[in-house]
Amino acid sequence: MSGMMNLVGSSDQENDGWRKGPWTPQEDQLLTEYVKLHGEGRWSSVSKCSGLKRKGKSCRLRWLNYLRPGLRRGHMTPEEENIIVELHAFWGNKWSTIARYLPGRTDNEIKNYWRTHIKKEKKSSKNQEKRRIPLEKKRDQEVITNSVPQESHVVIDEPPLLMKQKSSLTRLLSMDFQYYNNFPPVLMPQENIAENSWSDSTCSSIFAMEGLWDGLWNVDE
DNA sequence: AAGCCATGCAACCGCCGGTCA
DNA sequence: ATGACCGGCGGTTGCATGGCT
Repeated sequence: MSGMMNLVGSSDQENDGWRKGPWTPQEDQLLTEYVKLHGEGRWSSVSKCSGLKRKGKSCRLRWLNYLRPGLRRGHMTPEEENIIVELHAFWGNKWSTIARYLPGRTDNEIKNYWRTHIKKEKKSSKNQEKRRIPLEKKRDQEVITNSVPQESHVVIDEPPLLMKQKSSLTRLLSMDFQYYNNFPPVLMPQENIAENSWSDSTCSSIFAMEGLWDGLWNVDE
């Protein structure tokens, strides 16, 4: 903690010749020009080529979280919040993975949002949740029963946690979440789940969401 | 008006995995 | 095979700001 104190503060703060703390508009401009010329990556050479006295990591973070084109700034929409809640229920704190489903949002932003907004809400509505859970469980059970045919390759001795995860994603794909108009085709939630633990129908459900995502981003902020 | 407190967010750190010489 | 380097990721910190007393 005390270590952090001497890092941030004055924007002129330096450490071994490296600048730390808030970025100035001039630094932003230098970084932007560097990326325009050299593209993303090779962050370690930014300081050499651009004259920035920032470490590569710092440059990368600044670019990805703030300067990169196409970033969506401002409040999360209720739709985005719901997506975050559902994906977090599935992946946990895999912020970068979750961010891939929210174009224009960064993992840092989502992480911050989760900690400040959603976690707080969950805490405050804990009592309400307790009463809601039995209903959710029942609905989840119904969705699983309906969407995963008996003859598919479902792992039989599935651990309870996995069942919970599958339930969450299945619900995400269900019509409860009509704003999932276009499920990004890039990523499949295979990281936590054995390849053959998903039924063919579930996988095709996911890919069936392709081509509809645009609708979400037209939602007014 | 001033002080305190809670909240939001930008930015840093350490760890880890991938790549390459 | 291995060590150095780099980038990605999640966790954490502290500043800025706004609301409350």
